Amino acid sequence: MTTPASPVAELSTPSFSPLYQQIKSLILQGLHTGEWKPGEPIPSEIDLAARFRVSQGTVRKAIDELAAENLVVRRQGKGTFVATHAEQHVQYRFLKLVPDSGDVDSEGPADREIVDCRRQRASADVARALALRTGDAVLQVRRVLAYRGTPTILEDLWLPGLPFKGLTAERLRAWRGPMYALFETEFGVRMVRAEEKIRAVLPDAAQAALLAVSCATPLLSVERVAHTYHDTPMELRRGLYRTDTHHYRNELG
Amino acid sequence: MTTPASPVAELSTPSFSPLYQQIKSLILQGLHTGEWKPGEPIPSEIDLAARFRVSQGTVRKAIDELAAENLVVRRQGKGTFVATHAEQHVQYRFLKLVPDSGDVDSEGPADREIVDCRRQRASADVARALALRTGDAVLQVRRVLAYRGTPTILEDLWLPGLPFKGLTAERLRAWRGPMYALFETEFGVRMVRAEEKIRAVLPDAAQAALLAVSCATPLLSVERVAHTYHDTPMELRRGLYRTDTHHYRNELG
DNA sequence: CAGTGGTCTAGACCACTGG
DNA sequence: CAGTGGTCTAGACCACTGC
Repeated sequence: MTTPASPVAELSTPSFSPLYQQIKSLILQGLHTGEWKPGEPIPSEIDLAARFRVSQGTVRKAIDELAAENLVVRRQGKGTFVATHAEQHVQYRFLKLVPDSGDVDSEGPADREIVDCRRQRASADVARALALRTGDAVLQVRRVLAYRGTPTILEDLWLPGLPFKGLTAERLRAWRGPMYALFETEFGVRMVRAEEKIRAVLPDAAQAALLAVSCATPLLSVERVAHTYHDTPMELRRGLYRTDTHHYRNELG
Repeated sequence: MTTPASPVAELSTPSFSPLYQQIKSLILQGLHTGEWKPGEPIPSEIDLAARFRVSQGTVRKAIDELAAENLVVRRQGKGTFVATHAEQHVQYRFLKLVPDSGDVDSEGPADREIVDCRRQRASADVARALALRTGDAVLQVRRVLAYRGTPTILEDLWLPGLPFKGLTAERLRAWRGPMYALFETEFGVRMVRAEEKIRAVLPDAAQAALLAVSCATPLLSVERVAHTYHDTPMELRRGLYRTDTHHYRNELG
């Protein structure tokens, strides 16, 4: 194939776009549309190469990038699978709070209590974070996570109303496992990437009561915007973390 | 080359080690020993392939991984260069504190004042963090970083005495640019990776005074251990960040 | 055993940089 | 222009999984 005939409609980008990037986009599209669902295998490299009329090496490079971005998981001898927040042996992938004692197990919070769950209209800042318009329907959830009976995390989250139609406090309470796993299996929304802004703050009276600390106890404020495919924001989350027995662990590369 | 004769002494690992990993180790060795210094180019892929008696593709895969770990930087048409904290257009790569106003410029702190710099003996916890023995010589530095005249970061750092022999407050004050760039050019120590533990705390009287805040102002406590090649810890740093005008920005993949 | 991903090679050609 | 990294191919073989 001397002239690599583009198997996809030519991108309007003026500059050069390598074949494997186009293949990557095509696979990404399959992930996004749900052609392959979280936990399921995608076709083998050979099959994809045949489908897209390129060599296996080119498909390989595309999948390599998807794997580096944690969108798929390669398993030698078995296949390549759509990444998932469930059944992933690294559960709670986005939760960076770990106990000070180097418990590497870190099974995630033992106890989760839904304090509140209501539909309402988006305020200006919530709308901005979720790329909605002020007044659009959003779902607000407040919950407390506890480790060994000690309330440690207080979280408020806002979800766009449309994709999460039907989500109620009952369904949240009934769910076992990471919340993002529920979003995947029940609403087809897979969280792929997130950014956090971290500050040190003092809680107000209500927050302090829910975490069983005084208003003078400094807490970590973690504001997260989580995105699905194509960088679409799908969740705003404001967390307050107690850091007297835990800490936020971060790796700098 | 049907039987890929190992160009390096066989690793004693019982399991299989691919060729490109061995090549990667060899290149890593060159980086560590200073055969190629920060900012300098390493030999071209073709040269390395000839030197190690492997194909260019294998060298490529080795360098790909080194580039993914930010140890080298590829520049098309020019070559592959040893990564450096100086002259890297992303300066202050390990500093994640950014102004709340989305100033993407984020030129780093405008003002840096060395408060203290003294040689002393390592306490138990400092020794543990730096893989030294209690009582070994260490260098302690305290400094304050300010943005637009507002003191924002108070940092205490501990460095192992031996590699940093000759480091004084004067040399620190005279240096323009990131501290890690000074470590590279003056002491041959390149920081490659770091891990941070983040908490919310209240400052003591001395800390509050240096940051010009009250003792009731919650601050971000950032404890960092930075490593050189081969995961050797080379710096312990305890930072206190004001987060009333700035926040710690983190990406979750 | 067949099927999967993983490694390695050799060669052709492209895109970018600098003299 | 020569030299660099970047892309793409085709084919051989290896390591791992599960039937």
